Parts: sequence; structure tokens; C-alpha cells
Amino acid sequence: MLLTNINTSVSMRKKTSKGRKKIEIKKIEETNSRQVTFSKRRTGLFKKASELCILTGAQVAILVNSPGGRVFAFGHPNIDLLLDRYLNKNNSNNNNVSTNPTTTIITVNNYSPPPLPTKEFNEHYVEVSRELEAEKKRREMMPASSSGGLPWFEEGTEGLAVEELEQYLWSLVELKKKVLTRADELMMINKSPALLGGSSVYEMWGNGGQAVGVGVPTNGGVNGGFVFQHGGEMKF
Amino acid sequence: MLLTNINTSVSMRKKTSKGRKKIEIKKIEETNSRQVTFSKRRTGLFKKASELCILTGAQVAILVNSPGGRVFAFGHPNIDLLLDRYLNKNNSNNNNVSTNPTTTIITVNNYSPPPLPTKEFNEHYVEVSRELEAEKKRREMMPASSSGGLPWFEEGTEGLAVEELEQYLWSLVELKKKVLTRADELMMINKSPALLGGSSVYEMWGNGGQAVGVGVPTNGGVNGGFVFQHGGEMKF
DNA sequence: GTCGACTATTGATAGGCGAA
DNA sequence: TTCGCCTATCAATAGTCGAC
Repeated sequence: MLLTNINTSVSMRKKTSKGRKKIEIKKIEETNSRQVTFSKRRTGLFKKASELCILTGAQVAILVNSPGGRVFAFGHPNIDLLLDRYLNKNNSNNNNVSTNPTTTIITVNNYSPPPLPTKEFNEHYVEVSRELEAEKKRREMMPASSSGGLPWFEEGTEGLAVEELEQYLWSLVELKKKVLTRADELMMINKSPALLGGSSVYEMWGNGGQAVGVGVPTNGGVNGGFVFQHGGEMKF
Repeated sequence: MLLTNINTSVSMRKKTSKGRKKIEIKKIEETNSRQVTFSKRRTGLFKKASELCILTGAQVAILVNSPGGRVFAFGHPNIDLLLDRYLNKNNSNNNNVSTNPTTTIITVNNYSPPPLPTKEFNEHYVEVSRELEAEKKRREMMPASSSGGLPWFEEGTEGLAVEELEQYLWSLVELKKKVLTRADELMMINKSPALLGGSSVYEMWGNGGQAVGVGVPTNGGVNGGFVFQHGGEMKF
């Protein structure tokens, strides 16, 4: 009945961009396109993961590092609770709103303690925070352009031996077991059905020098790192 | 023009439920449906992750534990290379086919050394392996029913203190940095374009007691764990 | 340099059903 | 219990431009 005017976008200024095009699953050479694609697909991936968690009650943890050098992480079921508890213990703050959408950001830098661009970051953070609450769950970070432009992988960890890999693998396994075991414990403990609804964890930490630590600067954080938490309400 | 018959589904009675239906993002109560959905969406998630890796050159690591209790993991860009090198070093086998679809399975059990159901697992593995090569990349595991039916998360790690979490978090960070740094190094070293094409790593390890170690049983594996590799061709 | 908005299109997937 | 196959949908997204 009302299907007559499908093209409700009447004016159609420029139909420049037609729609989706089929692309080949190969590395995108154009830097800009690649970054755009990364952002989009990362969002989609996280969304999918979130849906998977909610639908099936599974637990998902995802690590992604962007071609630009940033690192995004996603964890759903109760890793957030885990981090929540951890952060709350360290900060012992007021925002201990359990079963409430909570976002946690962890930024770590084990290089020399850099100057913290707190001002800019706070500003940026407020904006992002609003966006985040309005939207659903996503996180953004400042461009670490001031770092010097190093591609982040030529930082200072060039000569890792195989023993390193060995250690890495082992810690990976250990870590994973811990994550899963502990997470499920927590899950069992507070088996609140609404827990999976809106809470997720997005961790990020820059690998390049420029570390950004914001908020709650009082705590020493994890060894030389910076921990930040955003809970129910927070003032800057 | 062709908008006339929107409701094409009307007449067809026989093929009930042909297409997709919109679902609510809420926990699926039906166990069977939930598991089916899990399998499907997990596959889709891994595929998405793979595409993200290939397209943008990003690095992705995903951990998923199914509602059934199994644990799936996915890592793309060169973590496979990482593991490959590691395993090759330990095993020093023949299957060192670089730039070839390689699957790595790591099963770790740090409880008491259990009896290895090698036979069954081999059988199962062969089957799965064939399926895997024919298909693309996925991994399956045996049901750990023989364990006793414990939901795998009530194993023995009940009393983790916050210090544990602290340590966990830190190892997470450490691990991640190592992964990313080392991985990108390797990526830079052998910047073969076809590298990302078909290689991925699917790791799985059972958290419940019943550990399964198969293939290459000669090596001691990682501390008390079992390492297994499946390369180009392999005989049982 | 990263992300948002917009739109046509491609690609993922909910149901069924069946196999291992 | 988990996954494959099948198909009609629905949802993700490739372009492109613009905001911050």
C-alpha cells in the first residue's frame, strides 16, 4: 500500500555511491580504505561477538590490533565483572554499580613514563563517553601521532628468541585457563540473567610509546601502567 | 517495478520456515537451538575475524567457550606462524610446509596426568582432519563426558583471590604485548602476501580434567601439557 | 587519522532436517 | 551434542563524503 515511493530519499542529491560492492578478501592496499574497513568490520565483529554471547550464553574474548597500531579488546560475559572487581579494589571508588553497563579501559605502557596529555584526553573522553552511553558499547582512542609515526611494531622488542615464544605460549595457556575458569566461577556465583544484557569490556592499550592514562590517576595502576574505569557516573 | 508481490511467501505452504526470521537478541532458552546457533555464529564470527585480518592486516585473537563447555580459539595473522615455529622447534618434524594451511591444536592439562584416549581421539582426529582440509578451517573436539559430567568450570580453581586477578590481568597485558609485537615482527620479516590466505590457528583445550594429547607424543610438550600439530600430511 | 552517515548490495543466517 | 546442507530472508557493509 505504501510501497509506492520506496525511494523516499526523494531529492537524491548525488547517487555517487551506489551500494555495496563485492570485494576480494585480500589485503587492502589503500591505507585509508583499509583503516575505514577496519573500523567498520571491527565494530561488526564486536557486535557479532556480543550477540553470540547473549544468544548462546557463551563467553568471548577478542583481541584486535588495528593496522594503525591501536589495540582493541572485547570480552563479554563476566570478564567485565572480573575487571570491575579488580579496579574497584584498586580504586575503591563509589561507582560500584553491579549489574550495570560498565565500560573499562586499560591502557598500559611499560616504557618510560611519558607525559600524560590528560587535558586533551579528558575532553576527548567526555565526548566519547557520551557517545558510548548513547550508542551501545564501543571505544575510541586518541591518535598517537605525537609518538613520531613509528609503525608501532618497530618499537623495541625486535629480538625475541624462541624461548620467548615458549614462554609466551605458556602464559597464553595459563592466562586462558585463568580467564575461563575464573570467569565461569563468577558467572556461576552471580547468575544474574540480566548480566549479559549490556555489560561488556573494551580494553585498549597502545603499543606505541604514547600511553594515555586518564581518570583516577591516584592509583598506581598495574606495574607502570595506567588503569582507568568508567562506571555509572563520573566527573572530570 | 517488481514491488508488486512483496508477500511472495503467502502461497507457499509446504516449505514452511524457509527463510530467515528476525530474532531477538536475548538468551535462547531452547538448548538445542542455542547450540545450533552457537555453532553457526561461532563459525561466522571466525570467518569475519579472518576476513578482518586479511583485509586490514590486523591481528585478531578470539576465545570462545561454548555453552556446551568446549573452548574454541581463533588467532590469525601470524600467531599461527608463531606457533608453527614453536612446534617445529619442539618436534622438528617433516611437516614444515610454510605458507600452507596449517592447523595447530594445543591441549593442556595441568592436573594429574590422565589416561590418554589416544585411540578414540586418533579416529576422531582423522575424520575431523579430513573434514578440515576439505572445508577450510575449523576444529572440533570430543565430548568430555567421560570426565564425569562436571560442567568443566567447577574443576578445582574455585578460590581465586583478587591477587590472582591482578596477576592475571598483568599476564594478560604482558601476553598481549608479546603476541602483538612478536607477531608483527614475523609478519614484517616474511611479508608474503599469500601468508594470510589460508592459514589460521584454531586452538582448543579442555578445561575439565580429561585432557587429550594426540600425535607427536614424543615431545614433552609444554609443562605437563600436550602439543599437537597437524601440517601438510600426517599419518596415524 | 579515525570514525559517522547514507544507501544499494552482498553476505550471513534462522529454521528445518539429517548425519556423525 | 555438534555440525552440514539448503533457502529465503535480514543484517552487515563498500563506497563516498564529511566531522572531529
